[in-house]
Amino acid sequence: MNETLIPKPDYEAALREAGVRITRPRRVILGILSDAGDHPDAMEIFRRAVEIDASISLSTVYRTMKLLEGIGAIHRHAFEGGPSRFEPAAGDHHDHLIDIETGDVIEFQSDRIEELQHEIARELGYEIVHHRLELYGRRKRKR
Amino acid sequence: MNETLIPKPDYEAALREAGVRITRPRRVILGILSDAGDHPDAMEIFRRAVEIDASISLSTVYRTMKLLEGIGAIHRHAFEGGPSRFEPAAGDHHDHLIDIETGDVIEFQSDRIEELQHEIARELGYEIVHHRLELYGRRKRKR
DNA sequence: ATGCAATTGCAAATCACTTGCAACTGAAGA
DNA sequence: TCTTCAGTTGCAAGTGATTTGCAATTGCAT
Repeated sequence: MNETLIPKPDYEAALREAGVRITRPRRVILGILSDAGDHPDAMEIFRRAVEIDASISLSTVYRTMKLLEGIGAIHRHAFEGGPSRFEPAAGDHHDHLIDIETGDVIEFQSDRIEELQHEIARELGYEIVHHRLELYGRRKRKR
Repeated sequence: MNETLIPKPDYEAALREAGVRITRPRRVILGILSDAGDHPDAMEIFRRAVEIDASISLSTVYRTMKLLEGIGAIHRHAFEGGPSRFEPAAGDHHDHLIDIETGDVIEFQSDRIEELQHEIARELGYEIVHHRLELYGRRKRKR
C-alpha cells in the first residue's frame, strides 16, 4: 500500500548499539521484518525465514523477537485469541483496528483519544506507562 | 470499597435461563464471583473455591468461566502478560487502568473516548463489534 | 588465524487452558 | 420419594504458544 513511504528501520545498527552479535539467523529475520507490510506472528516469520535459510529454528525466531522487543526495535501485539504479532517500532505511535473476519490490522491514530487517556489517568492519580487500544470490527458493506 | 453499591448479579437465574444445571461446583464458583470485588483469574477463583469445597477441580472453574462468558454473565480480560481475569458483566461498560506495580485494576469510563472510537471506525469503513482499552500505569506519588 | 563468550538448534519443559472419558448427580417425571 | 439419564464433574492427558537447558557452533575482538 504505502511501503515505499515507510523508511526501513536500521535494525543492524540497533543491534550493534545494544552490543549483541549480528548473526546469520538474525540478519535473515531482520530482513523479513524490514519489509513486512503486515503484522506477522512468530510462526509466520519462521515460515518466511525458512524460505531464505532452512536451518533457522523457531526458537531463534522467538528469541530474536524478544531481543528486538527488549531494545525497543519492534512492538508486540497480543490481539484477542491469537499468538503475538509483531511490527517495526519505527514510525509514530498508533493504535489498531482488527478486522474480525479477516484478521487484517488497520492502524489509526487519534491525538484526542491520547489526550483523554492521559487526562483520565491523571485524575485517577496515575501516569500512563503504555496503553492498549484495539477496536475489533467488521467491514461495513457499502450500500 | 463500594461493594455495597453494586447489586449482586443473580447468576443462578442466568444459568436457569440458559437451561443448564445448577450444580454444587457452579454454586460455589458463582458465590465467589458474586462477591469478588477484584478481577481474579481462574487460579485465584480455584483457590477460593477449594476453601469452600475441596473437591472442586480447576477444569470445572475453567469450564464454568467459559459457560458464564458464553451467556454473557461475566467478562474476560486478557491483560498483558498474564492469565485471563474475570469480572461480573453487571454494571455498565467501562475500561481498565492496570497498576503495573501491583496488578490492581481500576475501572473508568469515558463517553467521549467511546464516541471517538466509533467515529474512527466509521471513517475507516468499519463498525465496532467490541473494543479493548487498557491503560498501564504507575501510581503518581503525591507531592 | 585463535580463543571464547554469545548464539544456535533441538528437545524437553512450562503456562494457561482444553478435552476425553468413566463416574457422578441434578432435576424432570413415575 | 424414587428412577432415570443426559448434563456435569474430576482426573489425566492433550494443546498451542512460547521458553529453556544444553552441547555444538560461530561472530568478532585479539
